[in-house]
Amino acid sequence: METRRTSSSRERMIRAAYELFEQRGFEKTTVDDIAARAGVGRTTFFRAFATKEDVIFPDHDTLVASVRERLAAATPAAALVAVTEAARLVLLHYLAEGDLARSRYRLTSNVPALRAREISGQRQYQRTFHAFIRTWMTSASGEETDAGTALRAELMADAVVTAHNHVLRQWLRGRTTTPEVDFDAAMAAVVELFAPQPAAERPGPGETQVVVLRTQRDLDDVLPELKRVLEGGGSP
Amino acid sequence: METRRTSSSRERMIRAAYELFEQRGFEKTTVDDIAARAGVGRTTFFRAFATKEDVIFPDHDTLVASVRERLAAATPAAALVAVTEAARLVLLHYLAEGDLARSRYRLTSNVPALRAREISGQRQYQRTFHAFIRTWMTSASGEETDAGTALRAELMADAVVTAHNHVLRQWLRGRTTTPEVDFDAAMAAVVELFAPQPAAERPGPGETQVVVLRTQRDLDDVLPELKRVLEGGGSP
DNA sequence: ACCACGCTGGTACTGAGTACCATATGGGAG
DNA sequence: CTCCCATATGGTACTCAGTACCAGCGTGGT
Repeated sequence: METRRTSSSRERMIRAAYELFEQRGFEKTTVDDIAARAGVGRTTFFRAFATKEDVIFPDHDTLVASVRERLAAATPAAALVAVTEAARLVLLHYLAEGDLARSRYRLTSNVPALRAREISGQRQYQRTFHAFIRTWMTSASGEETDAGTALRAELMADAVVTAHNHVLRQWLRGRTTTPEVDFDAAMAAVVELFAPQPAAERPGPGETQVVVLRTQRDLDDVLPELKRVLEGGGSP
Repeated sequence: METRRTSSSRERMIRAAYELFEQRGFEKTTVDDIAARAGVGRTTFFRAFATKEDVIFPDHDTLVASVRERLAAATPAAALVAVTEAARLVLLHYLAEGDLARSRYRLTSNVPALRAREISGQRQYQRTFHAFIRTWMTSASGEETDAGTALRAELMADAVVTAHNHVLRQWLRGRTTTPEVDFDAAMAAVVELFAPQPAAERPGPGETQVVVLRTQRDLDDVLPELKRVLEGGGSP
């Protein structure tokens, strides 16, 4: 099969690149070296990978696309779980890679050019999440594009990507053996940060807001203070 | 003066680069072109700027250093204002640049290589803020390195940088004429997000939490509901 | 047998970035 | 005034990433 041959030579180039980068280092390895070790021509390499750096992130475009698809398939009501599941998609991919992911982490940690490339790639995830969260937030909280909402969407997209990276890095460093559990916790923290109703938000005229209290003090002790606060707020 | 001559030729190279990039585009402009227009040799260009991209971000290292210094000079009690002021330092720098900043924005928006470079640069700000916020948070909330705290520090550093970029971008696009006011609002939103006591945190035994309420309803109407909620919470 | 098409490898070119050397300028020591 | 040293500069030659182009080769269809 042609596709199998193509895929095979592509796989060989990836393996050759990782091996050579680990042995000689990224800068000391030329594309000719990689192509020669993979048994292909230099032209073939650049047909499969646009740049020398790209061979380190072979599944990047596929992963970003799968995230986009997962988000696109979500209903507005299930937006939060869609975000979590889309991020989990990425995490599971890296977990499945195993040693390859660890090798990549070693390279990106030591080679500035590769680190820069990785950061650019992460930005693509951020943009994807941002686009989804923005439309979700603006459609959920009125038609007008609130300035605060726009910023919140951006912040939340950042938080999702950073939380994912945080857990992944912990696993790559061998700091945890339960990355999925950590991931759930991290995403829960993110969702809590950006929960639909933050406490300090002031309600508009005509709206009512009920804030849940839990206190150790006797209710009768709290009431006068509450009353004072509420009257100070300007509402009868 | 030598330093003036050096500074002058550096300025000439920067101006020449911006002009040529705007005219012919980034890829169609060679380093030789820039050097020739600036009246210097190619060697001199690479002595002043490590890469062709770097000429677009001439003050980057200086800015990052000034942020680091501002943060280093902060007392733990004034950590939040230090973060805000450090970020404002960057904003004010770009505001002072004026048209140059707009020209850079145009370039980074259209040239992928320059955009990637900019993103890497922003990551340096994020790392700087992160290092500061991490030590601040861990020293403020106990000695042990809490996993949740580590993530929170990272998220907050992201938020600071993103909030700054958000406001700056609004100004670069001509969407606002009061960037400093917007900046204060954005930073306030960030600080509120990561304020020491987020609303949804459950108080430990013996602690008391008072939540500010503003409501349009009559207080007597609200009280029964509050009482019900409080008793449902398990506290007498 | 012939042709059309897709994949491949080779060659030649541009241009970024590096290494090295030669020169000028400028200031200080004698 | 002259010698000397340091620093900035310009030029040359080289490596290598990335691009463009062309030629071969197998496969499949007619």
